[in-house]
Amino acid sequence: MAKNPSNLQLKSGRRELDGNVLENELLLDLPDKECQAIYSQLVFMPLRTHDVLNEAAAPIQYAYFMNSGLASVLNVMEDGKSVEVGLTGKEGFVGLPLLVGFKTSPSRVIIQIAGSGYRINARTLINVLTKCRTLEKRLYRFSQVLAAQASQIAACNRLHEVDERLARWLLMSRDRIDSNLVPLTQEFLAHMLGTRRSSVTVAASILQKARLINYSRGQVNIVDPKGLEEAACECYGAMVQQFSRWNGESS
Amino acid sequence: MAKNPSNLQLKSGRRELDGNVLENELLLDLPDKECQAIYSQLVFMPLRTHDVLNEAAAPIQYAYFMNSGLASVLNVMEDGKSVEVGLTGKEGFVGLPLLVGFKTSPSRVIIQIAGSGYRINARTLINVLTKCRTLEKRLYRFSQVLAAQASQIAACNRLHEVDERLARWLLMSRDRIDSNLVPLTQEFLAHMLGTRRSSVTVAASILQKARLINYSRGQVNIVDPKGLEEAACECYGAMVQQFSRWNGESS
DNA sequence: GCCTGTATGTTCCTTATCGCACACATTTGC
DNA sequence: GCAAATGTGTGCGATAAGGAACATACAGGC
Repeated sequence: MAKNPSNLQLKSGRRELDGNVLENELLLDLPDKECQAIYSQLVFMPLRTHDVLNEAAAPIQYAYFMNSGLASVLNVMEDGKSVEVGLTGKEGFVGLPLLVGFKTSPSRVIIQIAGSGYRINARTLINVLTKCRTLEKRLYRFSQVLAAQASQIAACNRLHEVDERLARWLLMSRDRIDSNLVPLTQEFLAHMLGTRRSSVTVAASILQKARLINYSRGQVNIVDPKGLEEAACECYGAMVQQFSRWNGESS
Repeated sequence: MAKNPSNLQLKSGRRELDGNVLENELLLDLPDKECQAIYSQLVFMPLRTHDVLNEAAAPIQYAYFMNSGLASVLNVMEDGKSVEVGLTGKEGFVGLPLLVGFKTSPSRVIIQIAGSGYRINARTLINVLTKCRTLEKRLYRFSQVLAAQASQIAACNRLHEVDERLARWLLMSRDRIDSNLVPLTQEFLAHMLGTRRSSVTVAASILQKARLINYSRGQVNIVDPKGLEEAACECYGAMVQQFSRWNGESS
């Protein structure tokens, strides 16, 4: 089921896999041997908005290499309130605990913006990774990046205000989907930011009045990215800097 | 300098290293070969309150295996405000980014409660780890634990109130130093919780009036741990559960 | 066209927290 | 014992958000 060789167009040197353009940055430019080991195990999956990739405290069945769209890592409280603690697009991977032998996810991971990804069975991933050291290393590295992101968000959630956090969130999403059109309702932005929908309305209208964004019925359009950066808290810039610093340090 | 064999009492089978009782849980019960490789590179260090182990955005010179006391991972903003995003005692390690080849720390790590640890030069660590696969695996695992902790704290910071977070913090510290006496001023608790000192005063007096803690001049005494758990937000229990779940899944 | 569900805007009231200031208490060094 | 540094208690006005309800606005199906 996870294995479906007949469907696969294996072109390790090219940006194509399973008939689809391969965008995931962890999978690109792997050594040929690793491509052969892992590509045949991947199943292309359209990912629709609000699909749940992992449920908190539940066994991780599949891991996902994101190809497009946006996945959010959420912590959900007993009363149903939730906060986003991480997000990833085509640069990322969902299922990190598997790397170290953990079978369950500490958080819920859902699709916020529809797209696609490559799915792999949890056990298969572990087996394949023993043959894919380059990929494994990239995954470990990505887990550090995501951890740093969670840390920054932790601080941001405590210290900054709704409109600043909204601006930060929009910019981070834009960066990951390469588009100034962010298709999200205020209702779900509220879940991300850990606030009420009506607080999002207020924050969004502040940004709209400042001519930084336009929005209507689940479509946010970033019209002035530069200005939005100034409206965002320093956390956005801090994360961008941190990641570029680490990119420069790749050993 | 990092190597000081004459001082070392190498007793791989026993809980002693460099003349001091070895408490760090990552270093205990390693295979003999790994003990020999790593122990000789470790330098015992007393760690005093407010020592800075890593500075945010700065190169990581040394990594530390905590032996006693408590280290806090802080994110510090431009205006000087800070929030704790993780904490670790003798179960932990400081210097995780080194594992994946990153040279700088994303956060500041300071000693909150004095104790001791084993220090190792950053480059030496990388070399030694190639010979210590068990230890390396434990470190990667610990990094997942710390990341999950950061996530929960991120959500907690957003959704829960000062007194609940204070109770959570006290319990987490107690668990890590194995003592109901937590030597911390309200000033520094405020830095942890990302709030003002006077808010800590209010929160602490709530807990004291409820006969859950006693405190005076930098000494918090937990007199009713059970009661304090009830006063804490669900995050404390969630983290305890999460970690015990993962412990059960060790493969 | 109309109806229905979803998305957004707005109001009123309450509350936790902030920012700031100042008083008081306890320890430490001289 | 006194001074200085440090730690703690408190009060007061300002404010960002929360809770909850209600009002509008738009889209798509029929």
